[in-house]
Amino acid sequence: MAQPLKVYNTLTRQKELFEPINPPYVGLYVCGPTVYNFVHLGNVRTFLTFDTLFRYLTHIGYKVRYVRNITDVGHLVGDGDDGEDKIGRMAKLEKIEPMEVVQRYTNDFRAVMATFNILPPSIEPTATGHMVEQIDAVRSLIGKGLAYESNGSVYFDIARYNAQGGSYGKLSGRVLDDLLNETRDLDGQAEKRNPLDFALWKKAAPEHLMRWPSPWSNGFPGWHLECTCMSTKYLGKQFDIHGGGMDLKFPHHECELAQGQSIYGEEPVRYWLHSNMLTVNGQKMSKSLGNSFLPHELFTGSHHLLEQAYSPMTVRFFMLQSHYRSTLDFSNEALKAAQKGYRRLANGLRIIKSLEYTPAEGVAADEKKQQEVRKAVDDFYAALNDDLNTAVGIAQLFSLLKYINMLNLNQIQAAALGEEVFGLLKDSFIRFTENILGLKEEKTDTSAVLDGMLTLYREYKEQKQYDKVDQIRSYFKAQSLVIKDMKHRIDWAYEE
RNA sequence: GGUCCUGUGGCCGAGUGGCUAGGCAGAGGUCUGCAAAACCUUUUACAGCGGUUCGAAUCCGCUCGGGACCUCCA
Repeated sequence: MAQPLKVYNTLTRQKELFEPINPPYVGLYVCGPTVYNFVHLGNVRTFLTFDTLFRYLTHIGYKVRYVRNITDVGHLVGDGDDGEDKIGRMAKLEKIEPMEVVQRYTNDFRAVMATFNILPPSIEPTATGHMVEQIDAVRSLIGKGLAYESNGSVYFDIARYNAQGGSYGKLSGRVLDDLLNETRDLDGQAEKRNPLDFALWKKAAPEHLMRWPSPWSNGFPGWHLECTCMSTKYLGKQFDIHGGGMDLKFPHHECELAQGQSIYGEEPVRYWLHSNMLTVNGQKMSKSLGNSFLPHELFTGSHHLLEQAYSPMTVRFFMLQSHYRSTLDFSNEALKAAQKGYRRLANGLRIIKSLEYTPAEGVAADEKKQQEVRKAVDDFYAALNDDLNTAVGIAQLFSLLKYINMLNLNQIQAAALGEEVFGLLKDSFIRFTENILGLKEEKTDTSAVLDGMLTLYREYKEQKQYDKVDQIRSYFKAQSLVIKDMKHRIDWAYEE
């Protein structure tokens, strides 16, 4: 591809040139949500990061298959491998079917993603939809001697894995001995040979709602297994990019890597990408800390820490203004600044879409301005190529914006840029903003404007200025709306 | 305790050896019925101390502060 994209690979801890296994195809897997509750803004940041990657890869010509799963079973509450299933617990609390819990929060998740203009993935597989694959994977691991059954549950044998050349801990940078020494005493360790061993299959307790038959017990799969099975099923036993939040690096991704390596005998993922956390007053936003913001609290401004409402695109812009590997602190002041910045860009978008190139006699091309436009465009690509540095990319948009505004106010002539550079400016600004960064115009509710028009209509009518009255009627008519003069009130209606 | 990240101007936030990041806010100007917008100019930086270097916000060391992970987490 034309653009030399570099990404920071957690596995090697350095930026590497991105080279797909089978260009132009790219396989991208991202760990999706566990649908037992509403997604909060911290979750949104991660999906936004990989949405940007998906958009950029597509933009620079790759054919991307983007797989993002829905975890609908197996993710346990609390520490250790013996907690309750998160979804099962919620189902009991609300006295509904687990699958109702799953459906409700999946719907919410998809709606929230759409609100933020986060594109749907190519495939959105669920864990419960891949039970056969997961059971097969467990069988395969037992067959290779890398997993063992204990009291109806099956665990991954880390000691054996390492003895056979694996290096558990290499992704998250952990030393096995340290991990062993620091392991906390958790319940349910008795079944394991080694406290670090993690569950591949769990035998269901009698009160457990979600259960499937397997050769070992009626039970359910371990949390890490689904991602291994679904990523490899749709992307191959080795695929290009695996993404997720930093907090999934250990143990989740470490376990995924070990499983994939064990089952298929090769490094499952070429590039591991991790996005950093969203913080509130310097602390990670998380449900357990009680400092999380739900999207609707933001849109309505109803959260107690917010002074006003903020729109989805404001938040998207806000998040893109930082680099995905840095923590980002969420605050009123920062959001207000983002709101203004986003609106300036949105205005620029409106303007440039309406501008056409017009040649002008006697206006010479201004080489310096042409150079500046070309440089901003080049620098935008350079920024995105440098590990998706959207913050620097946005800075380039503002330098293009300056030219758009000057053109709009006739402070410079389009001819000064020349047709080619004008076209570059227009195409680039629109493509960068809308297609790559996913920032779109937010239409405002115009009903108050209609009410204002009706007020003018009434005044003109009282003044018997019927030409104005007819004019206003024609504006409404053009939108298939009619004005209805009633005895005590004037209102508009849809034309029937 | 272990591993790792981090400290940039009023706020947010890029930048990792020499080159104006950017946005918001502040100041002045151009324009303007008023206002807004836009454009131009501009003020406030690299936690502290020491070292390496011709040169350090950037590399190294120490000190202080903040944070993440160490089987809940995006």
